[in-house]
Amino acid sequence: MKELIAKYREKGLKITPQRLAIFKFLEGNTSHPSAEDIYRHIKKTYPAISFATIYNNLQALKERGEVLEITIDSQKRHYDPNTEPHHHIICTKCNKINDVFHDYSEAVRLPNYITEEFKPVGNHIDFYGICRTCQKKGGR
Amino acid sequence: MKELIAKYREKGLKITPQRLAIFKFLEGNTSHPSAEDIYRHIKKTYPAISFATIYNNLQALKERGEVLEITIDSQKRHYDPNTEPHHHIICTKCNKINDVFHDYSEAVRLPNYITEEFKPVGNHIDFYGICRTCQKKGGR
DNA sequence: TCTAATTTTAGAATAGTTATAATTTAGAAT
DNA sequence: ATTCTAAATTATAACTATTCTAAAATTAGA
Ligand SMILES: [Mn+2]
Ligand SMILES: [Mn+2]
Ligand SMILES: [Zn+2]
Ligand SMILES: [Zn+2]
Repeated sequence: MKELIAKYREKGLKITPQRLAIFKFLEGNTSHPSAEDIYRHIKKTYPAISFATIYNNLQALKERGEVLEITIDSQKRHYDPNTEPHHHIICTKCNKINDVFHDYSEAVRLPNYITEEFKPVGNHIDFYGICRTCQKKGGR
Repeated sequence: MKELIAKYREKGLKITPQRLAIFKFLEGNTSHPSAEDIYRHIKKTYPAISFATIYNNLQALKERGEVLEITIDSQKRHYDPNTEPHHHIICTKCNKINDVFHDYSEAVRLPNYITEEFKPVGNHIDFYGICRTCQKKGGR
């Protein structure tokens, strides 16, 4: 908490109550929330919060490498405060996104005809699956 | 051409000139166009074409498994008439999307803690890189 | 040729996101 | 503690991509 404040002060951000609430919500969060998910959560404590504040802060965090945009859902963007390289699995029924911590960098070597054309800079795997909960529901 | 018409008739679609133009544009297309890309192309031949027609037809094609939505660009959806499993590499400078034809299915086995929670149904790898053209431009 | 069902179209509606400008606030300087 | 200014928040407008609606036009089969 004290560290959270210090951390973001060092990054040149003024600490406001709304902002701090957003930081706290994201800290260690593995739910891959959308802007709206964040908005709804902060609204409980700060009912006057504006959507713009959510987007402004996500922007500030992105610029400072504290949050990553996930492009896995074509409807809306999701955000991930875990900036360590990792992958995701999304439930094709309920769209729940879970982390996949496994290093596939050796396994996914690009074929030569691609490296002749592109200088590789990274990769991300989207796995698709059906989560436990949805398996049960669908099983009927 | 004759086959194209027969193919879609069999799938229960009436053949209109606009529709046929869209099918022809997509046939074998590897550019991963957005709805707007398609619209702009068809507009050259059918200036009165509506955006709704583009989306209607993409919908019809999706339902019939003739086109896939690609979720790699958070701004807009892209479409791929190649429904064979394959992956993509996107240029982080100009957003060009190229195909990566390589079977990684053995290489990207999910860890157990995931398969205990999800029944896997597929995967897709987004590679990131810098294309030749952008390498030259950036080199200055 | 006639007709019913489908498709196209213009335009309105909606959802997600970004921009604008007035007001408020954080935190540094006094 | 008070003052000051840059930065942050807010309401709201604007914008972009996509979906919906309902009327008009077209297709394909009888
Ligand atoms: Mn994650
Ligand atoms: Mn492709
Ligand atoms: Zn699920
Ligand atoms: Zn490029």
